[in-house]
Amino acid sequence: MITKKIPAKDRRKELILVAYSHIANRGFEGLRVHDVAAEVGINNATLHYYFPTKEDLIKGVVDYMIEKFSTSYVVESAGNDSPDAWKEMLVELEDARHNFRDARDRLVVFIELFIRSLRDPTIAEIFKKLDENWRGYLVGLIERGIRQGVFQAELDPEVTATLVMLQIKGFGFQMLGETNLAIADKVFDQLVLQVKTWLSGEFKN
Amino acid sequence: MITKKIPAKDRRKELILVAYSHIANRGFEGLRVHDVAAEVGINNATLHYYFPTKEDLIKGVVDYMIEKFSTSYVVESAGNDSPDAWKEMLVELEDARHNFRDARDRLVVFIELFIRSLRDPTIAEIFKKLDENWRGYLVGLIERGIRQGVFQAELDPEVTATLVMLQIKGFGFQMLGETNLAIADKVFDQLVLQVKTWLSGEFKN
Amino acid sequence: MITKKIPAKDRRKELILVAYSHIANRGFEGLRVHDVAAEVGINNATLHYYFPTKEDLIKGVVDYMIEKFSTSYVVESAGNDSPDAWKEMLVELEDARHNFRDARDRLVVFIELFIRSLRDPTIAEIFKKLDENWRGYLVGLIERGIRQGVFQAELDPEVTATLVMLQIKGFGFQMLGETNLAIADKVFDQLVLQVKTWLSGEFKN
Amino acid sequence: MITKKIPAKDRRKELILVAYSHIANRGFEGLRVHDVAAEVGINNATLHYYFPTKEDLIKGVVDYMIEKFSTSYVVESAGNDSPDAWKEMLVELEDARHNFRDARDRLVVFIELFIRSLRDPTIAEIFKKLDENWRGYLVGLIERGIRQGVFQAELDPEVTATLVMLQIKGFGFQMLGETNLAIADKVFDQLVLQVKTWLSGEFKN
DNA sequence: TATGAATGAGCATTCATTCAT
DNA sequence: AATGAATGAATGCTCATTCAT
Repeated sequence: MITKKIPAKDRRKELILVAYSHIANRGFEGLRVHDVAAEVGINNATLHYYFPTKEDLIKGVVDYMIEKFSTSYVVESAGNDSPDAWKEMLVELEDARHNFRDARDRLVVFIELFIRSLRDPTIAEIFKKLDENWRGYLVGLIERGIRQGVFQAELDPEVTATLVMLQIKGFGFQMLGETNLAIADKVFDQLVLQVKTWLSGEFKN
Repeated sequence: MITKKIPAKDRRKELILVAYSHIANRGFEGLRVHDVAAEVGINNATLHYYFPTKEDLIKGVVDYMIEKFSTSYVVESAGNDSPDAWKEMLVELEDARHNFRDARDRLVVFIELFIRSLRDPTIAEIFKKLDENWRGYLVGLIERGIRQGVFQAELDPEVTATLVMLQIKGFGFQMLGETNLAIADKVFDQLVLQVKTWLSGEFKN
Repeated sequence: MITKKIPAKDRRKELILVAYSHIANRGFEGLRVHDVAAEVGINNATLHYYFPTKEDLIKGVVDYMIEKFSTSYVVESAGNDSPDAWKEMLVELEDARHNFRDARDRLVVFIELFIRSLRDPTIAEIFKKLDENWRGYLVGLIERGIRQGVFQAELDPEVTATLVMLQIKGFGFQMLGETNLAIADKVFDQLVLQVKTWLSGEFKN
Repeated sequence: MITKKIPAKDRRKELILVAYSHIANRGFEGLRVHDVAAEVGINNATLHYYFPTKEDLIKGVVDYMIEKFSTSYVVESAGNDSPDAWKEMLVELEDARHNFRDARDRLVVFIELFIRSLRDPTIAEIFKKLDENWRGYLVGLIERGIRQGVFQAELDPEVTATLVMLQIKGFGFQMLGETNLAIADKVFDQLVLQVKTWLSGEFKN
């Protein structure tokens, strides 16, 4: 029973995707190289040809996640020279809403990796960079908004950016455990309103 | 080499505390009954005398955490008939700040357990109850605030309570990965201000 | 929770009886001193007060079985000076029929012990004696029958006795696995007839 | 230290044979996967590669025994259309005699498995079928003998077949514990004579 | 590339036995 | 007599990893 030869790059990607879904559904605790290989349809020894160690496979998953997260906002901000800062912030926020709706797996794997980063310096480094990039982007956005006059001048960009990030993370974390999903949209609408009020300095509009 | 006999209740507690710290430092992935027993200074068979299975030990840790979380706010709200709702909310928020400062372990174990609850119905049930209790308490607090006139009348208590919880969780989650700890206090101060503004309906005071 | 003090002899007997039933129902494979103690209602450490080792408990069971087997035919043959040898043989055979009907457990434990005797010289010795006693009794019975003229003279008492034993054992062994129990009585009736024919030398009566 | 690679089928057979001999010499009580692996010269993890659980290994032994028992008489009866029924029965009986002489192990394992079948429905089912096949074969043989006039017409084939089986089993059981092996042949000769008398209805010839 | 077979180190769990009280 | 607590030595089983083919 010889499996068809497949370009190495595709096989790697395939393995990463399956490992990713296994982490999402069973956690790191439940990640087995044998099971990943089996689901892809190859021998577990063959998996080791692509990823010499389990740790390498996990690193593959981390890279895949980073790429996924990065592309989203980098792309969006790419073509924009100086559009309305609030509109862009709104896109950022709404992105989080959809992120949660469409990709529960992404959230779960993110938390799993995050927890792991507390003990694994390699992953910690990556997460730190990811956070710095995100914060950097938000700081730029907030500063632009202040210059444009759509955000109030008194804001500390660094702190405010962190506050925004915190709320997006908190929303994901809170909603992951929420059984009453009907409340999600109401909460998110409120959250958007709250951020807008805070950033604009105008109460209720 | 027989270890000194110790009252069963103390041994159980001792084992739970060590297991708790192991989960905090190594995650569920790294939890080994043998290591827990060794650190307590007993044979691993003796651990099984107290906790027939590893799962039972974990359940012990869960119960311990629940107790820890529950007591804090239940006690505080106990004697209060109708004090200032904002002051009480402030206590709630500040509690989170200190919680984070003093008990990083508690936060880590909480997230570990939370992730596990996504796959383990028993833990999920407990977490659901914990969240419901917390939300119930906050809803009561917000309603009281509205009656007292310190919170604006338009608030949806349920949604607002969820928003408060979300922010506390988000803060913990964000700060756990934060290397620049100096920012933590600034962020938290802003967060308190933001919540106050939102609840009171008065902008900046 | 202090168990009432009970005369040592009764406790021992109690423990032996429970161990006996456990062997009958779960085999030697499934015999656990802890379970035996629990069923009697004492601590497993207390069991070791009565039987220092598991092997001692098993020896207790063996002695109990021997006593049980011995008493049956010894008692019956006790008062008989020279009754009809065939009638006595019939009693012996019918005893086996009832033995099987009433005491499936006894049969199972007997086989378990027998298998064990193949590896345990102590038990082997006991079983050998048991068989020798039984054969001795049957040899005496057959010789008496020959003298009385109810059995044919050509019989070799030793061989014939062995043949009778073999059939009783075979019956138990065969019927233990028999799901169609209705056949048991028919088979036994035939067996009795066959033995009678053989011993008496008269065909069909 | 890697053991030479061997075709999977051979390894399986090798493992079954060693497990078989361990059951014969130490009983189920003394069967250890580690010891079986060691005797074959492989790591105990490799054994689990072939037999995922200990129970699977035991099932392998059962299948092996069944095959061994089945082939013997099935083959013999295969080519026979209508030979002398008594001669065939004699072959059956003599087979048992040699079975005992040559394969004490087979007898011991058979009894071990039989005892186990009393608690294990899977094995019970197999033993039931084995017995039914054997009885079915004997019933056919006896009916043929009656038609041929070599067996007396009054025989109930079902009951008689059971009686024959019972005697073969009883012989094995009795002789297994017999220390005076000299008696075995005499007993078996008598047993054959007795069966012949019974089947033919003619006394002594 | 791909696989079947093999391994070592580890893991939770079991169980007869011991011992201070 | 009786017990709770403790232990050592297994025991079946898992899993990432290796290697000859």
